[in-house]
Amino acid sequence: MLGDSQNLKLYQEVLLKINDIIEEDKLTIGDRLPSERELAERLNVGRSSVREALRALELLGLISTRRGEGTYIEDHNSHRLVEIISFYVLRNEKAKKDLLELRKIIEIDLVRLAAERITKEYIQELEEILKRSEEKVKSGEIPLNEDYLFHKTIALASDNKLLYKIWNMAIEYGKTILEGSLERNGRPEVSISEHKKIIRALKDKNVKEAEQQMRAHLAKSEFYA
Amino acid sequence: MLGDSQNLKLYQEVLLKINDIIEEDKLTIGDRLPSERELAERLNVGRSSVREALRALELLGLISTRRGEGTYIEDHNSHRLVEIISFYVLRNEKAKKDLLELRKIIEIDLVRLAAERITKEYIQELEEILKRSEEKVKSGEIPLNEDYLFHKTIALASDNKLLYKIWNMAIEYGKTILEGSLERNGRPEVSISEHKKIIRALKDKNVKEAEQQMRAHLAKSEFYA
DNA sequence: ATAATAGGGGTGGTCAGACCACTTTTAATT
DNA sequence: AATTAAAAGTGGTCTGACCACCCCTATTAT
Repeated sequence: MLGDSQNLKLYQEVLLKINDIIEEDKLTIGDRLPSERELAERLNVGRSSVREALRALELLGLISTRRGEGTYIEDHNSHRLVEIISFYVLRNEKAKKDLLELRKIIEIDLVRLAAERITKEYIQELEEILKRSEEKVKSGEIPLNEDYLFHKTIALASDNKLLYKIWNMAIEYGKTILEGSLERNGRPEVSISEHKKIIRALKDKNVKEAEQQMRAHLAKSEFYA
Repeated sequence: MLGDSQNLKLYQEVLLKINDIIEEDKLTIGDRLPSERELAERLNVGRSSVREALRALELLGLISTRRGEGTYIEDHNSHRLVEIISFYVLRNEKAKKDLLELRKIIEIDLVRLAAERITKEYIQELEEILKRSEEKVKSGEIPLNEDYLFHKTIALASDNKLLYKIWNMAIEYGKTILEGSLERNGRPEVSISEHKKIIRALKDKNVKEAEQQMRAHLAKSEFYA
């Protein structure tokens, strides 16, 4: 496995051993890991070393630990901890700029893949989201959540979990630099019309058109400026 | 900052506090953080809590700690720890497939940006790498390192550090599933010719052409199958 | 017999202290 | 002044204590 393991700190070795345990015990998402005390005994290390390893995994969203219950394997979930990390990553203006750009690029990548792969179910979902958006606009509200869900559904429809997670990370990081400005500068009716065009292209499995419409949509978005 | 901080574990609060210290003390990449003992005292927590926070940052490559010396701020560097994480992330065949696909997509994104932004210096560098590749092929060697450097230089020329880091992560993760097969299936001379075309397009700042040539290059690569 | 409550055991969360390996700084010796 | 040794400081790991919370079992009340 690892080529050169001589210089690994103990918590790093524990990480590898925990991975082995997951494989050996055939644990999957949602399953509970052995307790800290059991892991310490099993791996012949101190409990602190186990905890250090687990903290590292926890920050990555790969596990979650609950007092009184135990430690559970997660599907690399996004969670509030991403926000903490973002302070470390986004320390200067260039990094923030890179993030906004990345987000835009990933949205295009996602919509291209979605156009190839989208299922009836996701199409239906997009249409429901669209409908709810329209209703919100009619009653004078801004469909922020629907806007987010629209993009999220496309990301999921791409059927590339890694890319989805990167998009999700970009969204979460973005929250720390765009405080309060989830608010769109474009007019909601315009966004809805653009969403319609994107859905049309996805239905038609038209990669080029989907890309084009998404580009147009994003270009009008001061969000991504 | 954080909206709702009531439910944060101590190590999470420590992470935030360390971030504050970095900002207040105006620490930058390469600077040394206060010692664990000082942090523990300064933040009024146990040293274990400090260590748990630091382990989490370390796994992300945001810091490095050295026995006898201290803890240093890193530029979110790639390092051996990425390999450990990859075992957790790449647990099934779909994840591996997603990774390979992601890598391909990112390479395209990078070359597009590079075509817009590349500097004379990077062009020169690419040309030198190309030359070294040619020399290696002439002497019967396979220019694996030059191949890697070629792609890395393009990634850097994109001038989007986040995207570069994602690419780098994809490379590192990829090492664990393509053991030994950094070896290319394509013939080296063909790759070199393709590299030439890509460099041509980059020099011309021709985004479409750069993309097209990179797609062609990647399509011929069983590496990304 | 069923429902509610209490207690016990187990889990994670945090702290303090001890001691070790290594590095850097200071002091002593040449 | 240069070299060596000792002291101080740093991270690395372990142990043990105790707390907050959760789940399960046993007991009590209805």
